[in-house]
Amino acid sequence: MLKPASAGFDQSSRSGEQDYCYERETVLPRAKPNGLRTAPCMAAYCRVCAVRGMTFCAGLREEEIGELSAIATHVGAEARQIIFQEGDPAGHLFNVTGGVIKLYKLMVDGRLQVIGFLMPGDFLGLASMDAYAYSAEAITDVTLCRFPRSALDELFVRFPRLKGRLFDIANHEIAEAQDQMLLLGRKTSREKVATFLLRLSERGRRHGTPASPVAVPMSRADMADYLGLSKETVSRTLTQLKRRGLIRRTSRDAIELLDIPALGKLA
Amino acid sequence: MLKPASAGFDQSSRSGEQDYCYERETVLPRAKPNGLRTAPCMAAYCRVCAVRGMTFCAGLREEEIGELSAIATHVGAEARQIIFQEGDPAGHLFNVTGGVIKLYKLMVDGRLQVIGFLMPGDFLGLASMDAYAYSAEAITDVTLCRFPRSALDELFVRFPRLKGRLFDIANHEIAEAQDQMLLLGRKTSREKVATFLLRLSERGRRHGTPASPVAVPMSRADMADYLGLSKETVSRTLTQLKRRGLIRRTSRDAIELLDIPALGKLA
DNA sequence: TGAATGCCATGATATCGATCAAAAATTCAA
DNA sequence: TTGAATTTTTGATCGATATCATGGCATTCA
Repeated sequence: MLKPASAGFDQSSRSGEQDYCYERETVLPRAKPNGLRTAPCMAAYCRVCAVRGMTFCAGLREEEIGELSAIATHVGAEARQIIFQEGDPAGHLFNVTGGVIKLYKLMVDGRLQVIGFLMPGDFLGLASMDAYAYSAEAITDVTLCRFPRSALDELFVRFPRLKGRLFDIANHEIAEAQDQMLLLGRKTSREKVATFLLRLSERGRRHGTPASPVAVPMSRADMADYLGLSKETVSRTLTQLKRRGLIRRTSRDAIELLDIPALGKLA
Repeated sequence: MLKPASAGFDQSSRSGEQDYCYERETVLPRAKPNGLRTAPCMAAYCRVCAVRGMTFCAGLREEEIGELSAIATHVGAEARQIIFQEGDPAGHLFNVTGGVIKLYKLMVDGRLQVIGFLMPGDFLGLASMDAYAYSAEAITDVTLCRFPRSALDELFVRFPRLKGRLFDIANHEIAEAQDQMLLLGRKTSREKVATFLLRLSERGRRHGTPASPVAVPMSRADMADYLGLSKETVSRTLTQLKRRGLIRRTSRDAIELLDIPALGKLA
């Protein structure tokens, strides 16, 4: 997809060749300009929130939920819209209530690494101090619960349990990141793809959806940028798994896992 | 070498048996059996602790330091000794006070990914819930400040600031992990090695050592397992940088960075 | 409805880094 | 000090995955 900008090193064999410094592919009319649709949040919303049970609001007392909802704003973003970019001042933290988001880091020459995919119930904004440490883009239409960082910090003083919840989430995120390092550093393309499908399945399972027809809302390119592969390799690996009878495509963005134990052995 | 007499460690739990590690290559008489030399910690120790200023004890009040030291134990480990293994019950958290540690994850077939290198001032044990999420092995002789998790949890209740410090550390660790994902997923071998050297330099700089002759206490194999490369590629890449006049080996485990801006451009 | 666009699958080829092998340098042990 | 063990470097070759290229299909939009 992209070539690293070769700094004209040793390889005197390739003389005369120019250094590459492409932006991704050509010029993609990609993500839309920022500017999120917002709406005030009423405490009542939180009580009926679909992801209430599986996010950092889970297990909070009525009083805490009330305070939280008082500082929250509902925001929405369309597919492909950028929610924030790496380096933007990190004024807000978010809770994903609907849709799928990808987090990524971009190199100057356009190479891109997807850091993670966020789904309903996931928390958005950790790891960022003054500025966001990565960019966030909506993959599908998305809804979020947005908290001003300063207001949240004040709440933490009065409700240390809130901060405790976030600490647990941070720890979990570190553990996931470490798993991803193992995947990126040492797994083969087949292992990477199998691991990825199983993770999606497992995440779905935790959220009450069946393990098998797993929703895959992201593109092959996004998967590739998450797994450290090219989109062609992702595509080929999927057809390989298909031919082996391990998976089957059931719809536009759903894959059935026909042999989870075998996939587990691969991963 | 550690000097048990002067450090006052008790040796009781060290057995003489060798411990083999069958996965990688052939049979390596690798890391030594667990069982750390321990000594009680006195509050006075903390006050003269060399890494006091750059770890999670930094900026704590006298009272907090006192409470912390009351639950802490000093422990020591020799080079190659395993401090804990992935899956062990995570009863303790640590602060590295001397030496270098590698954290890693192992696959069943022996492939290994180094998750990080810890140096004096670094915190050890995050990301682990009931069980440690990774293994920790001493690269050099090491000294640590050990806290029982349960006792620390109690302290958190009384001193929320302590937990706050740890939360900040966790956030920083997430950010570092994300940088590492970018490195593993999208960087070339040259970029990986250059990035690694600069990180070591940067870390040294933060701790008051000069930027240029940078200590590299880990083996080529460890570097390779950290960067997602083979040890041969690491070696070759280093000689390539050497030939370019960007680095120079000054001693057993020190490398001089002759052209930091050029390395930065590579990374 | 048809053209345009983007996404996905697949074939052909190139290449970077892995692997296999062995020499050189360094460390360790006696 | 000497020889063994280990680590590092270097060389030769191989292979997994990237890259380049094409066509089909699905979706979007005049």
